Amino acid sequence: MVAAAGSSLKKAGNPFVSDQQLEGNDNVSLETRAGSPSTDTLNDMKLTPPKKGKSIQKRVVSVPIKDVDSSRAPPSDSWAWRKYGQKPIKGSPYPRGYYRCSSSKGCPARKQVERSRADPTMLVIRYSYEHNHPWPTSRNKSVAAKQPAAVAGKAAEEETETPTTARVAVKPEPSTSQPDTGTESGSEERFAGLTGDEFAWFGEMETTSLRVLETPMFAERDNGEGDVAPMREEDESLFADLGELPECSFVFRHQRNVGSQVGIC
DNA sequence: CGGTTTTGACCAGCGC
DNA sequence: GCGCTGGTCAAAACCG
Repeated sequence: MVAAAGSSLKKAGNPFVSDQQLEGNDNVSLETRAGSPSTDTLNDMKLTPPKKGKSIQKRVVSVPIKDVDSSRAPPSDSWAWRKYGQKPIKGSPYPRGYYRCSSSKGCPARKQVERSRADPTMLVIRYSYEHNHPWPTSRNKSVAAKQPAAVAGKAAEEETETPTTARVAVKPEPSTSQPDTGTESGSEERFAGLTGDEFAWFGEMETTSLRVLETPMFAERDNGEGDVAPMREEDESLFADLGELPECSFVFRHQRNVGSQVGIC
């Protein structure tokens, strides 16, 4: 169902969902392990944690913390999230925060937020389940406005924080079997159609972090357990710079699109 | 006053 | 069977 969840989620207007994401290696869907529950069925059923090793489909998002702190950050995913738990994770110096969607009562959507062990300047957000209600367009602004930057900033200072004000990049859950399709054209297609005012910020977002996060290297190091893999020093410094200067990556991206333009950061 | 955050307790799956 | 771990619950505190 969550396999279908992805598509319906996409229909709901969540710009964080891409077809590629929906093919993440965690695609052992609820449909597989629980018959073919409809969205309504899932709504009604008591949510139980996915069985270990039988994970439901998840969408993984990486967020530069620096962007979260940015006061001009876009309205994030626009859903309202309510934190319902936090747990220290073995092997990680940072706890993991657990959030559920509060945009609508009974919405099964969940997300987990934790800092990347490989790169503490990045937050790793795992989305699971789909929203069972329309994209809260009318609520977008209020919700975004309701997320005081001070709160996000404070949280970021501590352990994890709700990235509801973060500029977010999406990548599929790392997969060994899934060929890397993080090509230029793929990225372009990924968010094609997100042209409304509602997603204007997202277009910009895609030009910033996404390209970084889509690299196979990043996918590898961002792989929950896999991020223990050592990072080449040169790469580390490279991405550290990108993390510090997200706007630079923006410029370079446009540079590529336009042609021989020279970006100045 | 309603919604959110915090945090300890509880529960279930997994490995040994 | 037991301990470890991750995910969720629920009550209290907090906030606008």
